[in-house]
Amino acid sequence: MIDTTTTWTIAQMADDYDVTHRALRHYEHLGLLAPDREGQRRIYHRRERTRLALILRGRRLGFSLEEIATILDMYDDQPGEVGQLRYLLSQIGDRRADLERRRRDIEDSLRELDELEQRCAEDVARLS
Amino acid sequence: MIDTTTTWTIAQMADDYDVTHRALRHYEHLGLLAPDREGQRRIYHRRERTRLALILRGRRLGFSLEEIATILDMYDDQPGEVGQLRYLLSQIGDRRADLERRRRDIEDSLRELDELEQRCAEDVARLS
DNA sequence: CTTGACCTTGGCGTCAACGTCAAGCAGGAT
DNA sequence: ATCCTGCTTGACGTTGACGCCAAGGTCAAG
Repeated sequence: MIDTTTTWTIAQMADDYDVTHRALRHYEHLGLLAPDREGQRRIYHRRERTRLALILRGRRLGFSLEEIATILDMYDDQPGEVGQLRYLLSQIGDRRADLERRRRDIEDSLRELDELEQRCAEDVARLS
Repeated sequence: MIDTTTTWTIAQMADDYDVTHRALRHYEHLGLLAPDREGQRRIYHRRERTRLALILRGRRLGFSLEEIATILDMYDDQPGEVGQLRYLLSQIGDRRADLERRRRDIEDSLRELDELEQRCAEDVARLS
């Protein structure tokens, strides 16, 4: 069952995901996160955590926060209209192409790394 | 056979790789490229082209130019000393771990994209 | 009531990765 | 001779993604 009751403070979020609270506020400022308020204090629900996880993965993959914003929008509330759905499908296609290109880049890099390692290991063997 | 004679101007490089000459000079300033000179003019050889390709791939993958510099160093002139070789091997390990993490991130993203697309396609089918 | 921990909103600072002039050289075409 | 094209070296500007205070609110513990 999905937990919809637990909430977190900014400090817990920062701690759990290893980001600064400054970063969290920055993401909020850009509209990537929208925590509730309890008086003045931010309170983060489940939704914000999954969004933050997406943000951080996007960052690791080298997306800009602006790109990440459009990605988050894609996952947000599904549109009920066919035109919007078609648009979303095309966006998905774009994203997929992008990711697949990156994957190719990574696999090429890994292959080259393998070669280098092998040459390197041979040299070590020869010299010792 | 490998071409070692052809050379290129900064404009040709910029054109071939779709970067500005400003970027090329920037990479040179950071030591990522080191074209020869013919009088004042920069002339780029084969080596610079492969390096530039590596730089751009690194950028697509979200590496900083500083990280890219260390990657390029790895591929540069193999060290002849065992200590250096061991160090290089450890660096290779680090890089590989990094790349593999990115690959996992990408594959996760692609899977989620697939799910979203499927839900989306079902909605379109239902509505039309 | 004060202290301390934790939070808030500004707002300036910084670093990377270039962009964007400005001013000038060098060599071929008119 | 001058013009144009393509290059050169500065050097200041910009954008993104925060870092880093300052100044103050809130609330439980002592």
